[in-house]
Amino acid sequence: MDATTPTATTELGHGLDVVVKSFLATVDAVDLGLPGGHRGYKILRFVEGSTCQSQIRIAAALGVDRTVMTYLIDELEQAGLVTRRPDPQDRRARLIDLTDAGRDRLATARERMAQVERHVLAGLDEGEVDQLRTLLGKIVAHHPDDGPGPLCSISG
Amino acid sequence: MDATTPTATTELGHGLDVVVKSFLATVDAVDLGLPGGHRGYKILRFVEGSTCQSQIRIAAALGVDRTVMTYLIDELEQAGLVTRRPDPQDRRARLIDLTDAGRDRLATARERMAQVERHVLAGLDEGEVDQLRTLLGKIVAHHPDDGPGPLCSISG
DNA sequence: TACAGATCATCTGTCAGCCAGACAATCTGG
DNA sequence: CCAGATTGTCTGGCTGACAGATGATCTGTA
Repeated sequence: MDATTPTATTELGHGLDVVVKSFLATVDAVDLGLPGGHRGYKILRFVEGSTCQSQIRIAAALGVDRTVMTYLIDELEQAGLVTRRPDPQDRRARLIDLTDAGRDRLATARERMAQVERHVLAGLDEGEVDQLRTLLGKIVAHHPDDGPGPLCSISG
Repeated sequence: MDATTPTATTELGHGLDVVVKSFLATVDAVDLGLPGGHRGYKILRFVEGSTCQSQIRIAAALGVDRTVMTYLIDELEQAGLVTRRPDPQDRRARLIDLTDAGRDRLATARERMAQVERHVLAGLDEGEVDQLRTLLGKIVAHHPDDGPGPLCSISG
């Protein structure tokens, strides 16, 4: 690494491109065992973190179209990983919740995702991986779209 | 940032997702003024770095299909930013070179891309940006696909 | 109550983008 | 000279995403 011109070494776009390509390729080489691929994983992960979300809030948080969300949830529901139930407070909306099977599959998928991370970041030592994670965390925290989902007491 | 569970703070996938979404959205909000959007930029950037490349080598380096490369180069050529000429050593192949106009447009596009970077990384201070760049550089260097293009003496 | 407008999930239609396959021209090895 | 491989190009089919319409429901107003 040339210390004289540190800024010229790697353009952000190029770095992201390489990392993301490697990441996605590794993900569907590993096969998470979830419908919808990495988007199914993201949905399960989001629903686990903040329960009782309507489809449109998940869609907004994940940046996917609401019409796409419909059939993504369809697949997850058909696989028995999530449930749809009408929101008692707003019967237009459907509350999405993880089933026990969904929690299990998410756990194994998360393990495989950790393997993917190790593969993609094989060029970094452990301290550098933590560095990267911290930096990404700061960027994420600085972005507004990262709405922390409001929890709901599972009363119904 | 919870120091007790540093690994749980940010999954690589989620961090990449947020950063890439922000990056792409900002890129086409800024409009680089290049045909093909960010892929056009990548092509120009690659051709600048290693001249006299055939389309298939560019396609392989950038990870796009060769049939897609055809019309991407079409647009760049039609805009007068690159030239196609038959390789004297292998007349099947077309050597892609930057025109002077292409060099100019690449320069301005690179400036705008730097603006995009500053916007995406607004949550980081300067030292952290350098950190991130270094880490990405290491990951890129660790990946084989990053073939440094062989230069050719522009004799013809 | 009645009504208008907005919202959530869904369905349909349309449209762009991508890849497999075919093809002509060319190179390489026998 | 011929067979097979390679480069760039073209075509057809397929997938995926978004726009718009629709039904059910909520909110606000009178």
